[in-house]
Amino acid sequence: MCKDSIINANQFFYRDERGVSFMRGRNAIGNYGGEDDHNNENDGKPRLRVSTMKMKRIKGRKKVREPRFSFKTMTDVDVLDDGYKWRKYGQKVVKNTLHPRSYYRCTEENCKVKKRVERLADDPRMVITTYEGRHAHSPSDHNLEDSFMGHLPSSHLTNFFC
DNA sequence: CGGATTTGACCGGCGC
DNA sequence: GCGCCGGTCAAATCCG
Repeated sequence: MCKDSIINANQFFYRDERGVSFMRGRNAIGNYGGEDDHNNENDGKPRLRVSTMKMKRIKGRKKVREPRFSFKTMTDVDVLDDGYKWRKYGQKVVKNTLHPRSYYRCTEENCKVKKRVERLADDPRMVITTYEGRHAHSPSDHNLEDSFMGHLPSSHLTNFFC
């Protein structure tokens, strides 16, 4: 039951800010891989990550999905500048899509917002950008919000909740 | 030279 | 229980 509804960008983000109930239970997973790989005597293959990968994730707080907001835009560029600095941390090709999906994360440490940019196989010029979480800081020093909010026509934003 | 990107491996969840 | 699939990490590489 995924219905498409073309709404205004301002209404979209306003709704985002209102209906948000993001969890902050997951702390920084900086120490994801322990460095105590005692058996790194793999000759020639330093790529082995043999650490136990002990993630301190609370089992009880699982499945508390933070709100995801996806909208597709017609743009030629892969990543549109929305005022935040994103660092790409992954790229994967999923089955149904021809093009690889890119995974971005906000560079701010306080901000743990993830972004996922997927390009449609049917229309290569159509890009689905999915935001996950909410920013906990100011966008950037200069007003890029004007270049994002004001620049995009409201009728070109298609929001769909699944 | 430092930080962002690349890219293969790895992990967890889910389906069979 | 095994394998597929999506998501993430991190060493290596690239680029300013």
